Amino acid sequence: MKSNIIMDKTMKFKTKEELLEYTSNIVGKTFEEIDSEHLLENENPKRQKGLLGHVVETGFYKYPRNSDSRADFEELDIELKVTGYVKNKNGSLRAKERLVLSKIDYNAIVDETFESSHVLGKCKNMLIIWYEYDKNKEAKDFLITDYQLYDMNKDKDIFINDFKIIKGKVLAGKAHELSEGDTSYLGACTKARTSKDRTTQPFSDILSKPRAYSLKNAYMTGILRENIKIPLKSLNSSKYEFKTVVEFVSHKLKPYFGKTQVEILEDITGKIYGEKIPKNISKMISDELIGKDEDLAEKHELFAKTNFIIKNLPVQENGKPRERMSFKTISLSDFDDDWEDSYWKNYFEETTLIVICYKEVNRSKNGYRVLSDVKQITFDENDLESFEKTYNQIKKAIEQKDINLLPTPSNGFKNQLLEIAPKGIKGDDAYLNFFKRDKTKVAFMISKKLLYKKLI
DNA sequence: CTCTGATCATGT
DNA sequence: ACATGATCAGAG
Repeated sequence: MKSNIIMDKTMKFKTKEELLEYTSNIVGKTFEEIDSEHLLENENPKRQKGLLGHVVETGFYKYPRNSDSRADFEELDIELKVTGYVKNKNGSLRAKERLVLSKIDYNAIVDETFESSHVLGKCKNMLIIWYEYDKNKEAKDFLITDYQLYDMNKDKDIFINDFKIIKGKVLAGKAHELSEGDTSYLGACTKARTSKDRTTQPFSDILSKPRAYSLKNAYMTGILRENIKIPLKSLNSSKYEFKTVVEFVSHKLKPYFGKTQVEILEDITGKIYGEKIPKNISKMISDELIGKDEDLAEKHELFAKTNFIIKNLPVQENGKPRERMSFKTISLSDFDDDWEDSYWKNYFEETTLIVICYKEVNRSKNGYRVLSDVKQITFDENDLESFEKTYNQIKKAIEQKDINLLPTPSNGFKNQLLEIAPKGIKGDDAYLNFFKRDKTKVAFMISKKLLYKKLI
């Protein structure tokens, strides 16, 4: 009987339609229901990576476990990917993780193009099976709810650009400086058995972390939402006019370089501002010229599928930042997870900061600084290691209920890059409020030192 | 001067 | 009433 079930791959699906027709039956099932090979029965607490994919392969498609480099549905040139999503508090959906593709071969990439890269070629067409991840459930009870045929050519222009950025760093002997935030959709994420693994690169003797191509978490969230219900607002002919957010932002700001904040705001609004300068004048300008953060997804498809934030920064004449840069407030529950699984790790790893710089003229104050630059900031491994220390220190302070352990600027550790700072209202004792009642009156900030290093 | 906790202006 | 992005302003 069993030999009838395990058929030759080439016999299984002749067309995409057949494959999709068969795949539609997986919706509504849990992994336990399809696990005919009983791969999940002795599940370790720390599940083997890719196990759920194997369950679908063997249990649902009845293929022998595939470890060779051929595509899963070879005759159709389609790769099977099983991946999870989570429901946000507000009910919206978000991809749980980035989707890891094949390993980047630093020595080979320098002779490849996006088109010729066979590792990427294998993944250009994917059948993505989505399940709802729930940290309170065992893996066998996760429910498969959707599937989609995905074609990387859909966003080919962006991928080509991302590929060039990654290749460019390797060509420059900077593979060790790769960061997931360098690119828009196609990330270079770390991939190794241990964080100590290192590999060679062709144009430098510096050993580099092994990395793999990935579809970034934010991008996966974008295509998930696209698939499940909300088609992204269809975009006009300008769809690929810009390939990175920096290009887009610079273009929008172009007419205003060299002007002061007040001049720009008056130009936009037609109002005249006297002595009274709004404290958030830079944000008012970027909201108006580029868009409010929450509206950006509709302005350009790039924004729907990337993690970026628009930031404004006063810069001194010598190029040093005048201020630290703040992020949103933190709450006690942000520190429930270990760093590796935490919101903040993913945030700093994948986010690109778009920094609009206003330069001081004769130490000019807010309102009279001049639009001078648009920069991009991403965080590398060293930064993240330091951020992890800050995170763990806060976690420890919370667990031990000892406010004196908080790594505040005045009580931090040496060379701390990620700081915390109060963000209260009049009369608040912010650190205490955060600690005692989780009143979210404390925010992350990155140090001026790190900012300066990144801006050069 | 820089640093760091405090506070503001806006939008929802 | 509060979260956010950002700047303010006193201490050192």
